[in-house]
Formats: sequence, C-alpha cells, structure tokens
Amino acid sequence: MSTSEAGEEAAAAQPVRRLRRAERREQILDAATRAFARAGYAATGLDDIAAEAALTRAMLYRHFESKADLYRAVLDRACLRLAETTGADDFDDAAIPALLRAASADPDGFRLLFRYAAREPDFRELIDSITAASREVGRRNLARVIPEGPWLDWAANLIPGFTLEAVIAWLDAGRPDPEHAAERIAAAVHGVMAAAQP
Amino acid sequence: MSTSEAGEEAAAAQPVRRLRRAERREQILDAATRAFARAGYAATGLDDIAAEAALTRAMLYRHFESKADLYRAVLDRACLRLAETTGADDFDDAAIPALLRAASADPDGFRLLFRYAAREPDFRELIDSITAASREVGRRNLARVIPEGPWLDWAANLIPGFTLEAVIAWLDAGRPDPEHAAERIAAAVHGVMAAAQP
DNA sequence: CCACTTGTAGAACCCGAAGTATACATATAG
DNA sequence: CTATATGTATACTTCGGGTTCTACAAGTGG
Repeated sequence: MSTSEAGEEAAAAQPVRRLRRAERREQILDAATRAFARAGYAATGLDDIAAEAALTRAMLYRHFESKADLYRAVLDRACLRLAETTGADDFDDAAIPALLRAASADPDGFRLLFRYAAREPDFRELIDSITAASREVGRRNLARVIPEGPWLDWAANLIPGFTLEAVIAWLDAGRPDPEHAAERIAAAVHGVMAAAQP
Repeated sequence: MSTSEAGEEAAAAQPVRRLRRAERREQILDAATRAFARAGYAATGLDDIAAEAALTRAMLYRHFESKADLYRAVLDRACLRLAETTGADDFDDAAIPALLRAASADPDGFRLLFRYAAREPDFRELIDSITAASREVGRRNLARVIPEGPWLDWAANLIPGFTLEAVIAWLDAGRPDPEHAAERIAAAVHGVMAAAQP
C-alpha cells in the first residue's frame, strides 16, 4: 500500500483505459452497433449497451442525449459508411461487389441496417434514402427485361431485399471465396429475375 | 324519446353486437393478428388491439391472461392453420403450392409468423418447430445437388427465408395467376440453388 | 321476470427501463 | 503540481404501458 493507493483489493484491475471524447464516442458507437445488431432497438436496453462498451450508463448520457439519439447516430454512421464504401451505386450487377465490400467492412452495421432498422417504423425513414433509391433504380433495371405487370411488381419488391439477405447469408457462411462471391450472388439474382419473365 | 331510453343522443349507435365467449375469442384473435402483423409484438399496444377489435382493453383481459398470452394464442393459431393447410410438408418443390394456399387462407397470420415472430427472441421458439424442420429438410434436399461446403451453408440459410419472402411478395403483388405462381416461385428457388453449385 | 353473461367506462396500481443527480476518483496535459 | 477532462458508483425521479379494480349497463336464455 505504499506505492499505490489504487491496489486496495487483491485484484488491482487495469487502471481504467481513458480515451479522448471523440474516440470514446466512436468506441461507444461500435459497441452500440454490436448490441443493437443482436436484437434491434426496442429489445436492447441501455444496460446492454453500457456492458458491451464496458462503461456505465452515465457515460452514455455524456455523449448522447437519449437512447433514440444514440440509435440515430449508430444508423447514420452505418449509412454513411455504406455510402462511402459502395459509392452511390446503381443497384445493378455492378453494385453487388460494392455491397460485399461494405458488408465485410462493417458487418454489424450492415446487419443492423437491413435486418432490423428496415422494419422499425420509427427509424425506417433514416435508411429510406437508401432503400427508396435502390428500389427505384432496381425497378427501372428490371423493367428492361420484365413486362409491366404484377410479376414485375413481385420481382421489384423481392429482389432488393433478397440481394441483401444473400449478402448477409454470405457473411454468415464465413465469407467464402470473396473473388467469385459477387458472381454467385449475381447469378442467384438473375435466377430470380428469370422466374419473373413470361 | 318515448319508445326507447337508449336513444338519448342523436346517434342511437348500434346496440352493441354481442357474441358468445368462444366466438368473441376468435374475433379478438382475428383483430390481434391484424394488429400485430402491422408492427410486431413490442410496437403494438393493447389499445391498438382493442381498437382493432372494437372493444375495450378490459375485454381483452376477460379472454387472455396477458399481452404475452394473447400473442402466444395468436401465433399458436397461425401455426396450427399453417400446419393444417400445408399438411406436414417436406419443403421441397411440392411444398410451394401448399405455402401459397396457406398464405392465401391467412395472409395476416402468415406475414406475422415470418416477418416478425421469426425475429422476436422471446417468441421465436413458438415457430421453431416449423422453421427448424423446414431448414433441416431443406438442407437435406439441397445436399443432393450442392457439395458440402460454405456454399451449401449459404444456400441452406438463404433459401427457406427467401421462399417465404417470395410468397409474401406474391401476396403483396395481388396474388397474380395462382395457377402458375408456384411454378414461378419454384423456378426462382432453382435459380438460387443453381448459383450455389460449383 | 330473473339471473347471468357480455359488455362499457375509466380510475388506479405497478413495474421496468429511460433519464437525472450527486459525490467521488484519477489519468494526463500543460 | 495542478486543473480539467474522463471516468465510477449509486440513488433517485419520471414515464409509458401493462395490469387490476370497481361500478354500471343491457342483451339473452331459462
């Protein structure tokens, strides 16, 4: 007890890693992304997030106004990263490698955006800028090979979500041969498109 | 005001349609299925359900122990109907027409089961009997055309969910030509399978 | 006509989780 | 060395929504 007052107990626990504000904010966003990606907004408590970040709840409030504010920041960053990695894609076949890159770069954010946020009424707006554009462009591309009608609607509704699910399934499968993964997923998408043709 | 004390106000409102217990229970389950199918368990309040059923909250508690109990009853009935309509399917191509029949017969229940309940940790168990079996059988069928490896995992993870999404998209598209819808969806599934082959 | 069931209306209670407050500890820049 | 930013710990308040309770109204079968 002479040299250090910190070591009162047997376990002298690491002396608390401190970060500067901006870095801590990022670290919290990382942790929150992981936590939210497990169960979505409603089912994830602030305690879960604090535990994931190895912090107390109080610290969360020093960086974010509220749970909703934190969630928005998480989604915003995930959207931003996605946009940066893919680069304003056209949602044709050329977009698939970009999606694979984006999903690899930020798997938790990717899953969160498309497995959960897409179905949460209060926050769907935040990613609508992405999904709306992709649906629109996707539909235009489809219209070149599928005649107007219910089966075009069917394909246009189905394919964007399917493409994203295929990418997530690729993540879940351990990201096998990244060289040709895009080709396979594109082939799968074409298979679905073919089924919608007359 | 002479013949009827009920008509105190201008609008004599229909004299409250009464049902016997069992029928009312079914009617509540119908309404709750619709309400839950819009936003899932957490985001749906008892007030929403009561409004949908055109009843007061108190009545809900005369028929169900709790919100969770009601939800379980809703899911159970939807599972039961599904099982009855499809009849212990094998989740090969022969199952697709059965799924279309089931989705047509109970669209709200179908959507609820596979769009929401499948992602709700607390209740997933209730439909796991279905999804687990379908995944298992589906994987065995896939293993006949795809060699063991990550792409088999990929397809096995992706296809069951995709099939269900394809059925829901068909509902959303207005159920076009039911005669050949199963063929188209089967073709789409085959297209995905083909993409997983070497 | 009576008893019973089905129904309304709404206040009150309760609990978990979000959000707030205060006191204290200590790395680290300057 | 000291000031300050970063952090812990914990108790407290607030709030929404599920749950309970009480009081009353009225259709229906025996």
